[in-house]
Amino acid sequence: MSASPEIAAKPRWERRKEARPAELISAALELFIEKGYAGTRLEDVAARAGVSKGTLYLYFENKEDLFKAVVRENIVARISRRADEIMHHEGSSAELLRHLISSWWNEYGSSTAGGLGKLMMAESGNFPEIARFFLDEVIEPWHAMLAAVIRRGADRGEFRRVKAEMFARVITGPLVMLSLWRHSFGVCSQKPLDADEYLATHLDIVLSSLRPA
Amino acid sequence: MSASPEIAAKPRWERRKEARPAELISAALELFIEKGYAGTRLEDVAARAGVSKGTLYLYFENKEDLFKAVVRENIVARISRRADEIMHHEGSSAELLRHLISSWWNEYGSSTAGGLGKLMMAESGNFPEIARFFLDEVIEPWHAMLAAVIRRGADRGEFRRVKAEMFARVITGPLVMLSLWRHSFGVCSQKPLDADEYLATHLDIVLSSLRPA
Amino acid sequence: MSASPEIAAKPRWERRKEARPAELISAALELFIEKGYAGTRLEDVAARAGVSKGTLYLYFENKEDLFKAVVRENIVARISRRADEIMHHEGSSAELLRHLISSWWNEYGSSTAGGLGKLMMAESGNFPEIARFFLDEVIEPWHAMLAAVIRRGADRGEFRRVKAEMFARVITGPLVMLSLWRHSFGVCSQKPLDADEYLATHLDIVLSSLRPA
Amino acid sequence: MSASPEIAAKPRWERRKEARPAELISAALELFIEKGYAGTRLEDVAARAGVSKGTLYLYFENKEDLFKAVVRENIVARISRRADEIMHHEGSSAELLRHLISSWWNEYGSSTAGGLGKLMMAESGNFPEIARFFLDEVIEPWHAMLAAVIRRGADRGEFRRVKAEMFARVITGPLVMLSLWRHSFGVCSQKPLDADEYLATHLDIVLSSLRPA
DNA sequence: TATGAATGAGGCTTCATTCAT
DNA sequence: CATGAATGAAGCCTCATTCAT
Repeated sequence: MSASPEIAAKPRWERRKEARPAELISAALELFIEKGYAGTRLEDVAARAGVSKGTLYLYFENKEDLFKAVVRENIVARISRRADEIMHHEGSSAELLRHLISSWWNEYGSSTAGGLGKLMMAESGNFPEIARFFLDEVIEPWHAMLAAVIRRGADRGEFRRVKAEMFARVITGPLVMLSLWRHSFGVCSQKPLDADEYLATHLDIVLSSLRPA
Repeated sequence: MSASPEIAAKPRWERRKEARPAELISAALELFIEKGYAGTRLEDVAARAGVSKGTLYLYFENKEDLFKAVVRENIVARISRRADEIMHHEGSSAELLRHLISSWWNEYGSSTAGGLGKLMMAESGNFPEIARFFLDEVIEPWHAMLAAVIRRGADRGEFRRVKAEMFARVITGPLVMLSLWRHSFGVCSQKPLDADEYLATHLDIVLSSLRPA
Repeated sequence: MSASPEIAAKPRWERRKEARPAELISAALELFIEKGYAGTRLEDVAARAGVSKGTLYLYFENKEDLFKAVVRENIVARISRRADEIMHHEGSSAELLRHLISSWWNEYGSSTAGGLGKLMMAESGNFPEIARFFLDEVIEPWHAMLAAVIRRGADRGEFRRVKAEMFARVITGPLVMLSLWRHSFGVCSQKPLDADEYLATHLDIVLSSLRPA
Repeated sequence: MSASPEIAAKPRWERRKEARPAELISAALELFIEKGYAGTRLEDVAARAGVSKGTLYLYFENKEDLFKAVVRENIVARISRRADEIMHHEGSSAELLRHLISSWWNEYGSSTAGGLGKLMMAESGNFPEIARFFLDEVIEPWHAMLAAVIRRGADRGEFRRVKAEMFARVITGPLVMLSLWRHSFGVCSQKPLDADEYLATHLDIVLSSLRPA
């Protein structure tokens, strides 16, 4: 009866079915970031994912549903996962801050998903509920986490005392800027922006400004 | 008639074309910022400007032409004007920086035109030449000016010596962020962001990080 | 300033604007009857009305809206108008019945609008609310009116006493049948159905069956 | 028992094809009646028959083929069978008429297949050949048979002499109407129509109008 | 100039049909 | 035989653009 070992494996064809949504979401993310929601043609999304127009509708109800899936899929568990990590950190707060920023860049800012920020910013007016969701689930938690680290530093005498919440918002600016840049002007700029140096400079500014008097 | 020669550089007819449709450009700017280029309907632009759809075509060849006019009209002479002003400043560099930032906010960031940054960011992929134009005419000059001020401070012993170009880029981040915020998440956020406090915190960070050792 | 007489008349172009909806509804009625709701292409409706696809959307929100307009426009005031007429009739009930049936045919059954019955019958499953509306506004009033005439005849000793409501429903059958026939099998039947003879036979059956014992 | 050769006219394979997909045809009939041809989705037909979409294509070439099968399957041998039965009837013509009508209702009108009339009526414009087929195989024979009975009654002095063909057509109206009603307005009407009473009234009208002077 | 009715290309979406498994 | 994922033609609908007035 041919109880061959490959019986356990799903046929290539079936395996596609599970991979499809991810492929489509990935293709959609890129195009939404590049061209905006309205400027993206579903046919192009499908083509980039290597399927036909109709296939898209096997996995998503419509364009808006796809958009929501793109957003949802790219923010889940990116933040919360880090919360614990932070709270159990043993080293200095400066070290913690450095780690936080560098991992933000490595895991989020530099990846394709980093363009999500651009996407949300551009489409917040057209999709207020989703923007709200992004604000609650991504931005606010990030600000809170950053503020907590800053407060921790002050509590331990490593940093001078500042208004942590506002400070967190301000120092998030360069991070967001860097991420946006790569999906906008960075593409048409001739002298490429060195992200590492940019981040190092940023960290230097932040830490030197936090040095206790 | 023919007043002074350089005023007549453009034919009277052209000048008219630019003067009259100010409301159209203003309406278009708002809608482009809010909904993006593709998401904006010309009928809505016309309606907001209080004219009929056809009238729009008396002043602009097509949608793209209107878009270009919106960008052109909102960046001209906003930057260059400041260059002189800066170079002849007498006071301290810290004072100069403070002035620069606050006037940036007053003249650009807080106004409707401030949304232009959001617009360019969102549409840079769809209009690379325009993005390039914006980069050359607005962003680079701004960076250069900021870097010049920072260098001036170091030269005069007021600031510690830093990589001025990169420093300028980084500290531009929070400014851009503030401007973008007001046209994106700021709309759906419940606790409004206090721009003055935000800018004060930003300036504090910048200046304290620039304090000479 | 050329106060020519034709100034009072609207330009041909403007007059179209008012005629359009009626032309479109008329074209749509024909096609809906012929091909059914789903089988009718809006492009064909537009073409038959002599306009382009997009024009249709200047007057109707979408296909369903057009459908509703078709139904609404073709039943209004066709029934109610007759109610008075009936109630003030002076002659014999047989005469009244004859008049009722013949005017039903002349005003409704034989006209294009007569196909509305076919349309409603075919689409009642897809548009229950509209079917309900048609039932309440057209069918029920018609049955009631017919029953009233039959009762009048019995009251005056002209007819034998029958269950008027049910009798009315039954004798409506051939009328509906005749109307439906013209929009269905009548088209592909070789020997055309003589409506006058059909109706005469029908009236003969009805009256002879109502003769008092 | 009629193991006549013409039964095998179709190859076994074809007979199989007709026997197996009875559920498909049944499901299709219901949906075609309810939603019309164009409004019916093959996926829904398959689902109602409890099979997958692809299976449908094992038995029918395409949607139109399925439609034809539905029509063919639901009219075959319903009529012809009755012809003999009628011609050898022994009783009174009134009795024969009563029998004819009641068996029409029991065997055809009240069953799901009764909706076929609605279907044919609605789609006659889209499928003229099939409508023509239905006309020749169902409607005309029925009219002929009914006319024969009426003529028989007149010949035997039981009925008054009428134009039998036309009379037959007219008295078919209420029958058709009753059948159509159950698949259209009957669904959304609140007071249900009592078929037995309706038919009794109809028969009463017919017979009383046929009474010899 | 200004209007707004009209157009039709193009995008979203559905669904009959195919085909690899 | 049966499945259901995939396809793409075709229909609905939008909106940039034109043009008669």
